[in-house]
Amino acid sequence: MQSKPSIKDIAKRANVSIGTVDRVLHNRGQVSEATREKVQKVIEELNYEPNIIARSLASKQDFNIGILLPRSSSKNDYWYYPAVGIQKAAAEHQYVGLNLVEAYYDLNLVESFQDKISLLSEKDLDGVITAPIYKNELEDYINQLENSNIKYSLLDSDLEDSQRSFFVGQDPVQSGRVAAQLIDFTLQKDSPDILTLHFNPVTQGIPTINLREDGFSEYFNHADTEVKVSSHLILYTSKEELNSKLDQIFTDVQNLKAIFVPDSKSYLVAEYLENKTAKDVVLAGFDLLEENATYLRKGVIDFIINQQPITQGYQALNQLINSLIQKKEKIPSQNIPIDIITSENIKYYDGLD
Amino acid sequence: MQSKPSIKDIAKRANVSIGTVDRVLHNRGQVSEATREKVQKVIEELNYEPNIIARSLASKQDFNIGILLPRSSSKNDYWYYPAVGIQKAAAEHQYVGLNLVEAYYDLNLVESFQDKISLLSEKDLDGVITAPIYKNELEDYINQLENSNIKYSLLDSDLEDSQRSFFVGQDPVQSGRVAAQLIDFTLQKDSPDILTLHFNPVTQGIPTINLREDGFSEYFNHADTEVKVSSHLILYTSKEELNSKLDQIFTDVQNLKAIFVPDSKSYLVAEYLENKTAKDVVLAGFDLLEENATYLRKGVIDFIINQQPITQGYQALNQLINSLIQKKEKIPSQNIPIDIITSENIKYYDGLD
DNA sequence: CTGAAAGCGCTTACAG
DNA sequence: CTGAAAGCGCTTACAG
Repeated sequence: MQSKPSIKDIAKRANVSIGTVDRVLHNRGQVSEATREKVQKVIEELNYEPNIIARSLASKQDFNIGILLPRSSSKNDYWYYPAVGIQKAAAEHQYVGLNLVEAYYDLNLVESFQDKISLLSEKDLDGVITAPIYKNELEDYINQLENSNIKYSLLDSDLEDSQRSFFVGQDPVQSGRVAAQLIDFTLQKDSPDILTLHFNPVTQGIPTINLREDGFSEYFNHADTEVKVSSHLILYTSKEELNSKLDQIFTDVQNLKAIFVPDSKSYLVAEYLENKTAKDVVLAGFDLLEENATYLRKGVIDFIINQQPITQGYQALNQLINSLIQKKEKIPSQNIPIDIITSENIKYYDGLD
Repeated sequence: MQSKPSIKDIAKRANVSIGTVDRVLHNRGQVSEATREKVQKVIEELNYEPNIIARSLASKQDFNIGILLPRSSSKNDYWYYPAVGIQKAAAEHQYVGLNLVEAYYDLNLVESFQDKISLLSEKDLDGVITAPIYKNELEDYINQLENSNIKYSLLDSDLEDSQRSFFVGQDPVQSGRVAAQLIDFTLQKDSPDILTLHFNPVTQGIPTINLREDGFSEYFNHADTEVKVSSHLILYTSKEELNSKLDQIFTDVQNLKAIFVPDSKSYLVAEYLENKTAKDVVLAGFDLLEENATYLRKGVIDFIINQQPITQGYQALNQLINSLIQKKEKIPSQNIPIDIITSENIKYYDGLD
């Protein structure tokens, strides 16, 4: 077995010192065009690839990475999970000298978000991980990052026109279609009613949830089945209010067969259904939060679509570090598969993601 | 930020040389009990953890790892995929000095399997990756490995009583249950007939497939629905024979609603169904082979359960290397999630695994 | 513009 | 039983 060529090998072959080889490798100038070409030729001849192990050992580089995400300490909250993935990735990179500047904000307070941005602005960061929730407020900060040449990765949802080095998330329209298809599998040809119920306050304006609903409707517009889909946003301040609003909606529909919850709160509907006698309605939702998992196991929720939030956090940090170490501009964005979870296969997903 | 303690720090603090520290770290003797204890104490005080980056750079260790798996060069064959994962893991570990001794055998010839075992026996291996297909023939080799203290990892299915350092695979009984549940979602209460069709010659005696069928039956034994499940093994030597056998079986059932294929050959049934007029039967199978994917997209196959074969190969090699580098005896086995794939979510699975 | 040296945190002979 | 030195493949000042 021919061992891989090292920087020494190519220095010898090109009749230069390893310092010079290093200069052309990282094209940091200070090299005459003639020797640059000579060295470059040898690099290609020998098909040299740097030993990243040695690289990271030698270059005691320190990375400061800001984490700008919603705070959560509850496993019944979506944003708990990306942070877990980030911690996991951080643990694996302890030897590159990683320093996380954690700026977790209150999802319900735009002021909290802005505070955290100010906080991060003062730090000398090499990169930032965030999610476009407060889009307008984020935009300014992103411009700032781009002007300072600070790399950033996005998770959950993308900003297409931005200069982010990496995006990881799920296709929301398609995930809505998947939910529709699963429900469609269970339907008979009797003009069923379907409800779409969501609970996330509009003020947050998370587009993901609307896009899921678009996908859901789109599917049934082209399906064989003749279904009636009606959509409701339910805002409430007490359990009583929630229940009475649900009561109202349920009495309005004739032939209710299925409920689609495009946000992560399907456990609210499950809780309501469990207390009713008629549970023979199909319920599909998103995210394997603790309570959703519980109702899925019980069979009250039939389908949960998971978006691997831990993996999203993990990949976001991992790829950001890669792009920092290897000085790559952009890394192709990663689509998270649309995992379908039922009471029978939850066992090998839960805890994993 | 306090930087992590190095071997030098603990040497200094314990008043010994770094050589001695290294000796107690890897307890390779040659150290008086007194100094061993002294060093050990400092290690614990400083909460020392070795820098694995530096470790792998310094210890130019070379690993020879045998790969004993069925040969395949077709994407329409299950065993094509684990090999892809193994190559992927190998590529990532190019700097630890990895040398794969690839012994891919003919799945249909036990002699070929035995030949490859002889071939591997002659090599000086550090580890082996294999799958228990020819169990009896494998047993002898495994004993041999255990006697020579050569580590091995298993994928696909496990040998519970063995000394394997790692296993990665899917729970076959549960995956059969998942297939049953998916079909159950589509059924109405009219005493439907369900067929289980499999195509893998019994002589290979792969237990996985039988266990999937067990799970499938088990589910319906306890389900509300009153279903009749009948199981058929179909062996054929020509397309004509296959078709006529299927014709026969199909005329025997009254109220056929669904077909379950517990092996990876559901495309055979799909091909048959596509040429029939009545396609309104639900078809569920395993593995995202190329032809299965095609029929899934067309809607002839409704559900495919994927077992992430690329990931299985990747993990098997990855973890074997970890156990070799870190000299761990055993690594907890890993259950592959039971991925449910439909025409709507295949897009983000295909190619990925 | 170029080279020689020191060092990253380990491991591995070698000497005593 | 213990220590000092060389080296893994790079990077990073420093000198010229």
